[in-house]
Amino acid sequence: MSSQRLKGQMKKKASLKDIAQKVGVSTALVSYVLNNKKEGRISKAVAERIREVAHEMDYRTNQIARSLKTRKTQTIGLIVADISNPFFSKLARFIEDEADKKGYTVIIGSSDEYQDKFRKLMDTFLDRQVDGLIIAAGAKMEKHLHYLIDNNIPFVLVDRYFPKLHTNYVALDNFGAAYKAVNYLLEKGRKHIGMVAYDTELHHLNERKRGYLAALKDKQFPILKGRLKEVALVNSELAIERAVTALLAGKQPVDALLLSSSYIANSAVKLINSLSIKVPDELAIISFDESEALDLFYAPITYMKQPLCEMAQLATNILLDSIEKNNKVTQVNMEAELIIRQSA
Amino acid sequence: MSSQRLKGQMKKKASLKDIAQKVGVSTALVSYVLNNKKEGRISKAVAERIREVAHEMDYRTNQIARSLKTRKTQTIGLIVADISNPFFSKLARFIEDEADKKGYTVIIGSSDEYQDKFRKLMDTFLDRQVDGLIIAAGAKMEKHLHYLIDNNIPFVLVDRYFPKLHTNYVALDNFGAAYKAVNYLLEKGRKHIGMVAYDTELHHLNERKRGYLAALKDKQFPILKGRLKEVALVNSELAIERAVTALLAGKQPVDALLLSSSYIANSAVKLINSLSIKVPDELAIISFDESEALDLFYAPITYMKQPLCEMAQLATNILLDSIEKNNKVTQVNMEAELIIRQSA
DNA sequence: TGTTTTTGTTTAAACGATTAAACAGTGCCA
DNA sequence: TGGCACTGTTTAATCGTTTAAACAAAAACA
Repeated sequence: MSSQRLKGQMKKKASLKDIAQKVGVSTALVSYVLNNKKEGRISKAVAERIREVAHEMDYRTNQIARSLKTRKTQTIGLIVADISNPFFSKLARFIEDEADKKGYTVIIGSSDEYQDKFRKLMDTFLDRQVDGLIIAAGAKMEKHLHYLIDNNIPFVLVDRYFPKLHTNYVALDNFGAAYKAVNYLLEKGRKHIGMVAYDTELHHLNERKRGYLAALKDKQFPILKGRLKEVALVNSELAIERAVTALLAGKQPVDALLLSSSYIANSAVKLINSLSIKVPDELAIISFDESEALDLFYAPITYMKQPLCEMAQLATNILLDSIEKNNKVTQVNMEAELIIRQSA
Repeated sequence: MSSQRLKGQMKKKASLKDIAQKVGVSTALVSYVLNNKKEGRISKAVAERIREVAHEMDYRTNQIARSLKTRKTQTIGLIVADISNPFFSKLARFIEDEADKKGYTVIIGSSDEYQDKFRKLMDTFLDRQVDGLIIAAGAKMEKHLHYLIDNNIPFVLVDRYFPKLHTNYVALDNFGAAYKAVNYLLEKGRKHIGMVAYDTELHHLNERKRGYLAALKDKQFPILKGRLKEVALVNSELAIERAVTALLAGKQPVDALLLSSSYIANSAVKLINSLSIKVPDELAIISFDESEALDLFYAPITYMKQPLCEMAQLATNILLDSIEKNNKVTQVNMEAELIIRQSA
């Protein structure tokens, strides 16, 4: 069945010109009225008539045309590793809401942590003249960020950042979060704490390892090489299982586990589910980030919660500030909250 | 620390005009070359020089300007209920990938199932001249869809659709899926099958109830009123718990549960986790849609899997077809797959 | 040699807005 | 009566592309 409606019958969109013609004035006047500019100077009667006709014709301003002239698209680009990852989709949602409040629209892209996908997205967004970018960057992406800096394009990093780069960012105090988690475990009397973390260049993830090590050191616990396992950033399910297995085996198995992401936690918990280890009695678990999956484990997992909403809002507002004025560089490390449940 | 870089030092973007001036030709020629039009007619030397200068100046076409002229933005709008819902974020990701393959960018918005948010998003997207829309509509949104139809704006519904509306859509065969699930449970010897579903006008969700009822009827099982519980579409955690509790209580408790969404399944399973009921021995469970949470239950949940990737690709391609040509209305109900795990 | 074709390029008008500057007309004041 | 200040509106340029149509020069044809 093909569409009944033919091109000829289409209601075509009204433009300023159409309104101007119908009212018998210039397009300039129509523009002034519809944008509430030149407030006092336009005769009430004409303004009224223009608004009336605009409404009759169901006028809507063509943002593309406006953008071309004003050089502002009221659009921001968001680049994350993968929008189907709940961490990023939640972040995206908060950003969307905050941006909307301020009259901005968001376009989203997933880089899959690949440099070239990232660059392609960035270029696509810039070609569309986005007013600014919010970026969860990946390893080795500094050079692309330099491009943004060199071209004075406003952007804010979220979640991940580069300590050597003097840019806006909003991230977690990952060092502090890991430190806090380990401290809590030690206070609870755990003596053999293992960690499964990522083998990566990403600064924010390395901060978690650093926090783990520092907490142990400060409390004068021995730092055993084999207790800190590293797995690849992607497709690491098997490696995670091996890491957990190793930590639980041997002469002195761990009595507590710090897991560097909810992805790691998921894989780890799935494995532990199939073993006969009792959580938290024999093994305490603390994970980073929430995940509804971790609720369904028989001992819901204790975790370090990121203030996602605040981070998103802050990042958005820093970006919009930096779009509207050309101001300072703002760097924020937010505190994580320890959400205590049954696993530790 | 304020930005070192001053406006004056900014590398300003090169336009066709800049290239034209540098090479000493008209902008038209530059445009033709850079777009590979008028292939045979342009002298090799000049074309070469233009490309060279374009590259030197780091030229990138201004899509806004191009869009204004060509009346094509190469952008599609995606409206879902909530992008932070994994179902939609996965869908979004597949759509993003497919759209990207065809040279389109996606802008996403969340309606929260609210009519007015939906309309506002739709208007925002249309003001930005999107070439078409992919929509997971909500209840009572037909009138806004009529606006799209009346204005001949290409769109495709996903997941949800309105049987009375002659529009493109890609959805699940929800009737068939529920039917299949119930049939499976009956074949496995379950005799008392309960369902927790939604109290809603949404056709696709009602189809699930219809499938449940039809399967029972066809196998000549009695249809007991109290066995089909309905809960509100949002914030229904408590209602779900009450429904499950009721189904498991009384003289003849159910020995199987069909759960109309992974959200319902999550709440239900959380409750069941705290009871002493053995799954699947005493109770079989089948859910709609996957959710990593359901993996972590001690008896991973059997579920009806939607072919999300195929749905997303199909929806995208139907939309792009309908943008490029002005062709037929395509309606697709896809088959769900029963993924058997331990819960049933 | 004059005419037609082909080749390579330019001209100029659009797309739909925004906005500084110009311009009439009116009222006010000295 | 002339000058000035308002008031209300228009003119016209511009944003950066695309593209039909025009054009000039060279090549082909007859």
